[in-house]
Amino acid sequence: MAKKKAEEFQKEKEIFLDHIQKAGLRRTSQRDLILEIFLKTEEHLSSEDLYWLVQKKDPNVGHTTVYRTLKLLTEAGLAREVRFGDGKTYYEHHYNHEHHDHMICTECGKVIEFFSAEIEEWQDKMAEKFGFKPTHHSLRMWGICAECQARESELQSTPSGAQPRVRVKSMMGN
Amino acid sequence: MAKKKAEEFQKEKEIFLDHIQKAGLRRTSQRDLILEIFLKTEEHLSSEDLYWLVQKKDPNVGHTTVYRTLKLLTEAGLAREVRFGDGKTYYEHHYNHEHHDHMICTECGKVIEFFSAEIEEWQDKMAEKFGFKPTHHSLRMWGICAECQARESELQSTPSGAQPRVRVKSMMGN
DNA sequence: TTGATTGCAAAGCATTTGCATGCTA
DNA sequence: TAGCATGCAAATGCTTTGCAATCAA
Repeated sequence: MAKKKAEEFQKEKEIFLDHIQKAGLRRTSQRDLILEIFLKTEEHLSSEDLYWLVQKKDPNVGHTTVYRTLKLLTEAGLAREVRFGDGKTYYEHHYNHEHHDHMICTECGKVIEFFSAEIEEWQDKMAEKFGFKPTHHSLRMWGICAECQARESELQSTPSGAQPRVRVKSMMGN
Repeated sequence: MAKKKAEEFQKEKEIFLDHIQKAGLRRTSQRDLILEIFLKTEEHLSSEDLYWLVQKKDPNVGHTTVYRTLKLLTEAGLAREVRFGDGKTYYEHHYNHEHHDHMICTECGKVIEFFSAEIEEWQDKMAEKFGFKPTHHSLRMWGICAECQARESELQSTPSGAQPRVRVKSMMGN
């Protein structure tokens, strides 16, 4: 299991180096570090999230470099941009990760990943109907997750606990 | 037909006035004008689009008021926010307009509205599976529309024509 | 050596807010 | 008259850019 992971990391690192080389770019310690931390972290990361994680290891890395490297990772096919509606761009793993969509709890900010083959099929059918050739898509549902529904149905005894991870400003999110 | 339209406009204006009254707000000439122009325009409008249309009728209306009024229209249920991925917020008619989703051409910027009962059903099923209670959702597909595919298959004789309405910076759009 | 990379500061952009003035109810 | 609305200017928040210094190939 841990071995499997190590192998995967290795593969993703190779992909990154490949991309860098093919694009005539250069390998740097900053890029290595940012990739390393990105790979290790399974959650959805904003540029700033990642920036702070990187800071812990090397306080000399700047915000700008994290932004630029995340774009690079996206180009290389290792990361994917997602927006949940709080104005920030988040990044999730893309390589070897099946496509999926998101449910976002507007109460606690939790993000649920899901996949439905049927929805994908019907999307393709709709596209075909319009002669539209889709390259990618984004499906997001906002609402209340099971836990928050449960919490709300209790008489609100406990003072509201954790902070929302994603503070949803505009419900229709970006 | 024109009559039907006039009646609909009337109804939407009433809804707006109702909302204003119930919220203890005030009717102003600016709000009237902005609503009027919003109703007349069928396309997706950004705050700035609407601002310029309003300017033509009354150069004294400020940007801020347009922003604030669009929020008001949204609250009243007359407008709905949409994002296509160019960083701006667009507004479309909501009252008496069936829910629909969007295909966005990354070539010419055209936006195709579509609706699929099957997709809606499967979404609900997925939500139920996770005990998630959805309030709303957003499904967008990016790709190349039929016209642009056709244009591209011709040898590119004509110099590229119209400007994209939506310039898609990041494909994954907001 | 050469040109890509970095990080700071400054700029961009869409949107929001503070506040004095104006106007509706 | 009370207090909501307006519009300007300034602030905000995320992201990008200019640029001199640094560093990989």
